[in-house]
Amino acid sequence: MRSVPNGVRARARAETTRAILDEARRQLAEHGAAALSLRSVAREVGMVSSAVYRYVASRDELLTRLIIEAYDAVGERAEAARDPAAPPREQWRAVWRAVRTWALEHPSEYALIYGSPVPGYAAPAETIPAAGRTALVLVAIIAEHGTPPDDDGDDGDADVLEDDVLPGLPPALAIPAVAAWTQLFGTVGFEIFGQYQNVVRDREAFLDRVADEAATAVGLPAEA
Amino acid sequence: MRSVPNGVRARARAETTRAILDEARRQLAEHGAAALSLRSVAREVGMVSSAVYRYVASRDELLTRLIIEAYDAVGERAEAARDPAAPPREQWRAVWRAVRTWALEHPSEYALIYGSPVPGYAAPAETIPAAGRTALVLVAIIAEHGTPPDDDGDDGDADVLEDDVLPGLPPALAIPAVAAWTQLFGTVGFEIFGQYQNVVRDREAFLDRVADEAATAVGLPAEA
DNA sequence: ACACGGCGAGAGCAGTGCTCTTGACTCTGA
DNA sequence: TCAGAGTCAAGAGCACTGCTCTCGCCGTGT
Repeated sequence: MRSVPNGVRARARAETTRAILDEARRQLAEHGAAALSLRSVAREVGMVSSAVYRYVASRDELLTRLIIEAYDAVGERAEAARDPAAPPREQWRAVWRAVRTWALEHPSEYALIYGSPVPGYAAPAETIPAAGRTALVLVAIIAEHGTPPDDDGDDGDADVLEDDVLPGLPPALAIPAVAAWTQLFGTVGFEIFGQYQNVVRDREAFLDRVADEAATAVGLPAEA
Repeated sequence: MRSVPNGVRARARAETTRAILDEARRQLAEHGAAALSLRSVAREVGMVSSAVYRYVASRDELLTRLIIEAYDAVGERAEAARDPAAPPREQWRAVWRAVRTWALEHPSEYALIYGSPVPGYAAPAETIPAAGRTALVLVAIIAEHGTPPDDDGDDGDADVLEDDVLPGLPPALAIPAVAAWTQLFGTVGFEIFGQYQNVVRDREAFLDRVADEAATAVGLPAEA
């Protein structure tokens, strides 16, 4: 039996990798994505730059890992914020607020995932599932409590979205759902990126209003 | 009389400046903002890197100029797309589509102004007016044709937005207007930044739906 | 006619991502 | 037990970046 043999190596490797990622995230938070430098990460972790390449293939791969971690972090927050026992609109608002709070706490990471893609860098496919996590929380609320509007649309809606997204959602709510998801990140993004300077004063209140408007659009019942 | 004297220098200067900006925009479009390099701009324009510093103070200032030009470009498109004689919702939709079209044609420039701010770079104040240009087109349509909803809100709205933004808009429409403006760029941004991959198939149709929803929210009369 | 000032060129500094080679260290299988 | 395989940190080096400073050229305004 190979008591620890390979294990000790694997463990050391995992720890070093963790240290690199942590330091990278620290620098990302402090100086932004563009200023993230493999060399300075290496310096801070206490090794020479070339050694880092044993753990992460390239700067881009490092970014990819940070992106996935960030998606997961928002998603987790969103999931945690939702109390399935609470009234629908309260769940809804809690999730919107949670996303905003996370974004304010981690603006650089938010920019990394919802801002312009780092140029010359195409987000690889493995980020897609992580990206959907937050959206699924919204969809879950809608699926459970949303009721489609009375006025039937013009039925052209069927081809607008991809098939099989938004499982368990009434078709008439699919487009409003995607619109609401967009609105959430659009609003938070505008705040984070400074577009609301000289425009919106009370951003939290504003987000609540927008969330409420969106809640109506996806057919959540009015507040008690 | 100083026939051409100062004029000839000034002209040469203006031409060189133009050439630098044009080449910079070309490289921005081709490789993205982060890959924009003063040295390579200089190389392409045919001078040495240090010389371009006579025309632009820094890479950041170059970016600032490109940002302002980009804001103006979308704004101009939006203004041109609006036919004040057309039915309100048609005007509205035309503006939304125009913004989307411009964004699809100039994704890098769109990313520059509506994506994450280039890290380590704070957009200076002089970009703010240019940024508002597109918004004003939307506001104009709302101001002329929007009617506030019947259900009076809870009046807390007064403090949410800054004073004096959105001139000539009924207070009850102010928040929906900002929300609509946000929704427009949120939706276009999500498309440009690839967030709709595997989600939205027909993006133009989707934008139309969202625009229509937003039009209702800001009280534009229903289509004839 | 002349001094000033704008201009382009070049060298140079400090930093970057990334590659390749070298030497040491550790774990493993016979 | 011990040689060989595999892994690792380190260093040098390449090509690139933003930016500064100094040097001469030459048009310009007085």
